[in-house]
Formats: sequence, structure tokens, C-alpha cells
Amino acid sequence: MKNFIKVMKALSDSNRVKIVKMLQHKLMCVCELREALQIAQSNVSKHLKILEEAGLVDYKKDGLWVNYYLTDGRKSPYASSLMGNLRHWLEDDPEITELIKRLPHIRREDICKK
Amino acid sequence: MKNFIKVMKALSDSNRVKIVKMLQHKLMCVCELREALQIAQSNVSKHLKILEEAGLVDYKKDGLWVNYYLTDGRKSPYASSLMGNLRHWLEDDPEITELIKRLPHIRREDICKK
DNA sequence: TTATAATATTCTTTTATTAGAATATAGTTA
DNA sequence: TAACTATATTCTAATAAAAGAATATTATAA
Repeated sequence: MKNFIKVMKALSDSNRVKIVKMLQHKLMCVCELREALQIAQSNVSKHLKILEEAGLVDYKKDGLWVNYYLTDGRKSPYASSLMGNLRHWLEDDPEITELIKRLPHIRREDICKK
Repeated sequence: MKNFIKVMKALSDSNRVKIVKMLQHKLMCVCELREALQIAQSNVSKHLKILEEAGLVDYKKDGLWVNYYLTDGRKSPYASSLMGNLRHWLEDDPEITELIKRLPHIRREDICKK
């Protein structure tokens, strides 16, 4: 039950759903996600942590960058099923399509200084 | 997006998930649900409203009783898919099995006076 | 070693959610 | 009609979530 609730809660926030939908297209670092969502960096980090603890995303460090990517949800049947469905769910949502359209122009080289 | 979030939120609370799992076994009135969950009647009503607005349950009035039952989630693909999955999900959850086991003994004739 | 950059964590405020108690409503029966 | 019962709604308090600002951490480069 606990894990089920955790997965459901993780996907009950629109910013987190947006993160998932973006990561379906490419692996992204925190500053790219911040730029895309236009929210404070600390919030991006916190949302990512919630998604990670639900077993929905994972990350690899690359120098200063931390690159987040989707897991297959192997950690739980709930995560797995929902991640599968979310590949086609919300594809026509206006907010999502707008976000995805902007995605190619959000590049860490332009946003961060390194 | 809005409807998706609504469905996810509706299923992000353990009392509401319990209601869904119980309704898989039989149609139930508010006082039976209250007895099963051991929470205030007003809370049961409020949880039922949230489930209803997410398109997960519906009700039919029968005199003083209001009988709640599961919909097939026809209202949205999210509701439909999750309701389908919830038929087998959490079947082995200790809290749920305990609850379902008690279900046959929770009868409105015994609980309410009428 | 110092400085800098990307991310995580902490602190604080605001907003939502959940809860029970009290009250209102609607249907039933005396 | 008046009294009663099941449910819904309102009110208020407690708890949890989400937000941004500020600070801490970690890795890199000067």
C-alpha cells in the first residue's frame, strides 16, 4: 500500500508529470528542467527526489551536471504500469505539447555557464 | 492534465484506495464504509465525493441509504486503466486483505437502526 | 588553495489536504 | 405534522505539500 501511494502521489503534481513527459524525450540535467518549467531550482531538485523515491527516475552524475532519466519502473508494478501508460497518456495535452516543442531549444550549453 | 491529476490524487489516499477495494466486492452504503474504515462519517462522505468527481465511483439512492459502487472508469482513460489494474493490485496487501475479510460481517442491518 | 558552477538541503511562508465535531438536508415513519 | 435516520455540508484545527530564498555540498578549474 505504502509504495502504491508513493507512486500515485509522485504523479499527482503537474510539475512532476511534466518532468516525466520531458524525460521521455531526452535525459536532462536540473538546470535544463528548471529552465523548461520556470520554477526555482530548489523545487526542481525536490520534485526529482520525490520521483526518484517512487522509483520513476534515476540519475547519473557527470561532473557538475546531474543527469536524470526515466527508469522502466522495475521497482514496482505500479511504477512500471504507470510509466508504460504515460508514454501515450497526455501526448495531446496542450501544456505538454507546448513544453515538448520548446525542448530542443533548451540546451545546457546555453543556459548554464560551466 | 487536469483530469489526470484528479484521478491520481483521488487514488493517493489510503482510505480512498480502501473504499475502492471494498467496492470491488460489493455495493456499500456510507455507514457500512464508515464502520469498515472506522473514521468519521463526514470524512467518508468527503472521500466518496472526491472519488466520484474523479469518475471512479457512482451512487444510487435507496430511501435513506446511498449506495456507492464502482464505475468502469468510462469517464477517462486514466480512471479506466487504473480501475482495471486495481482489480489485481493490492490483493495481497495486509491492510486490504484484513479489511476484505471483515467485509461479510459488516451489514447495514446491524450497524444502522433504520 | 581559492574561486566558481551545478545541485541538494534547509528555512520559512503559503496553500492544500485530512480530520472530527457540529449543523443542514433529505427521505422515512409515527 | 413531528420525530427520526442516513448522508452531505460547513466549520475549525491539525498535518502535509509546494513554493522561493538562502545556505550547504560537491565537483571542477584557475
